[in-house]
Amino acid sequence: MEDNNLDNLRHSCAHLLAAAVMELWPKTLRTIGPSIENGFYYDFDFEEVKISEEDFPKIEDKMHEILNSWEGFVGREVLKEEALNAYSDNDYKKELIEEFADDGQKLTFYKSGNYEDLCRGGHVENPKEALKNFKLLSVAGAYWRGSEKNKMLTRIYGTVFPSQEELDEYLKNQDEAKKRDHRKLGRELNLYLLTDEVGPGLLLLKPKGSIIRREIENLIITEQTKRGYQHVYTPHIGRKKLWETSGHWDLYRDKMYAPMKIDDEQYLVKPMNCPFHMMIYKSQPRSYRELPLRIAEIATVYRYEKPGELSGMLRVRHITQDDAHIFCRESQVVDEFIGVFDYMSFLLKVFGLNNFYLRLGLRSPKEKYLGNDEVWKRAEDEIVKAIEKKGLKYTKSEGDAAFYGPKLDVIIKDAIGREWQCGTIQVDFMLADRFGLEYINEEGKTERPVLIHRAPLGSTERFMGILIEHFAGNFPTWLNPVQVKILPISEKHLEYARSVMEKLKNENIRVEIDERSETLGAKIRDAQMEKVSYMAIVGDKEIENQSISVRARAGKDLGSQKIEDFTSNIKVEIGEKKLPQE
RNA sequence: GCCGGUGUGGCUCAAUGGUAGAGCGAUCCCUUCGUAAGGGAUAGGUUAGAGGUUCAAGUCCUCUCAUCGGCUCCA
Repeated sequence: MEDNNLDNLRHSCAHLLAAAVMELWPKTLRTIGPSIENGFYYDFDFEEVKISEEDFPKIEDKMHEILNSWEGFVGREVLKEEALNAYSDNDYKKELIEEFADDGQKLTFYKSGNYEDLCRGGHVENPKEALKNFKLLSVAGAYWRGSEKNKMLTRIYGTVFPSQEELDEYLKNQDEAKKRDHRKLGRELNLYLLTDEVGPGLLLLKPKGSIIRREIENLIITEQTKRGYQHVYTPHIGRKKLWETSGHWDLYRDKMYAPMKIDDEQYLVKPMNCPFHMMIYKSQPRSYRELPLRIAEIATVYRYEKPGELSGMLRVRHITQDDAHIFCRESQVVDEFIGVFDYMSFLLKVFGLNNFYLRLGLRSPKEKYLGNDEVWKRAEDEIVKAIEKKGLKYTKSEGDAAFYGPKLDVIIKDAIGREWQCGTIQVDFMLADRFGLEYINEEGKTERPVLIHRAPLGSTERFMGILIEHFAGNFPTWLNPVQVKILPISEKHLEYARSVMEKLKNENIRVEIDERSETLGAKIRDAQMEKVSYMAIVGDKEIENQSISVRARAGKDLGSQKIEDFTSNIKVEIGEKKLPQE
């Protein structure tokens, strides 16, 4: 969170931006201009005028010009009528004024230089000096009040810092961050491929990317098995009726691929796995003694994401979830939820991810949900009980519930600060009823189970994208597609190099050899750029000692080692899933 | 889907409306080297696609597609 001073600085700069825009394009309608995490924005309705980044120099010049006359911000309280009058031609401001007034809030105008605006306050004292170090960053569309039913406004993003040095530092960091963009690294490290020829949002994992995914999947299967999950396989298509029963068809139809007709029946490419797992639950009579029953599957689902929403691996049209459905009794929900949460925390820790927050998704009055208030309240009570028992910090978010129940999501940031929903735990009191799931209780009577839908990593595609950026391509050895690269000094050493490779391969170490007739320096440089974990250099000395000279990715010379010593060390490192130290 | 931007060899980028180039990479040859780039040669393009304007289009216009930054939506 930003401190108040920085917020005030940035919000003040939004005023300055609006002032410049109003002078340059007087017919523009102003809306709102808040400070945000790394800067500020202001949303305008430019009506017929098109604004692009080419206009920034002009706007920035005007801002500097205006700033000279800004000695301070002067606030005054105004009556509703006066406020409405001042914005008689601006429906956006009028809407805000009406709302604030109805809400019983005081209405205030703040003036700096010749520029005055409706504003609740929070500015710097000496704008003329304080606001000097700003920069406009980008222009984007944004719906009025965040609803796609409203008109799209033009949003101008910018940032401002107390000093030029801090601004430069920020811009430099942003540039650095772009170097770890998974789209760039994914291409450079040969991890995956997105090509127009296959189709937008359809990802091909190349051999190296596939190794990473397989390692992640192995981890998931192993850890879930320990935790009492049973793994299943289910098909990629199924009768449309299944998702009509679940309610997905009614609410999510526009996110599904068109049904296909097979033998006069409608089938869907699965947009989620729930119905299949429920069929497995339902396939035999269940006793309370079997619960909780945890059915898991690493399964790919397909969703039609709108074209403008796709982004590298982070937003694709096939999502491979580390999915599971836990069927349990209502009395077991809290413990099961906590079990899932602990497992999810374990995974995040294994990958060294700590830049995330938890979001509790609740109903909002605006949207459609299954069930009634009473059932929802029970579900929400259980999830909150579990969260409080764990003492978790979270943010509440109305409108982010699943249509069948409340959920807790893990939100992780990517290299350039964008937030992505990853892991999710959802409590569902609805679907068991829709599918007619039951079990026999202690008294021989039937009861409905409660479901927990959970995907601790979210999707392996998105998660891999996050990991690439998190590690900047420097994967821990256990995940690294190439763990050791053998670099023979000259062709004379090829035979020995190959024998070393065989020995390492026999120990299940992922190893490559650079047989090109290049200098050692060039081979080291290339191996370094490929971000292999270790380089094993072999020449006359090593042949004589039956050893290898080891160089770590970070550049450190680890000296000459016996092959057996090296393999046992690296196997310990892999076994412990050690995180990179660099 | 919406607002704005961008599409030129595998990658990064050049080319006042007038013969599409460079570096890296790739391939082949030479070199046989001790901790971040040895040398030479060769290949590689219907400038995203389709229309249009023009004597002439990579360059101007229209549409489509993809992609980037956002918005919305979401794992």
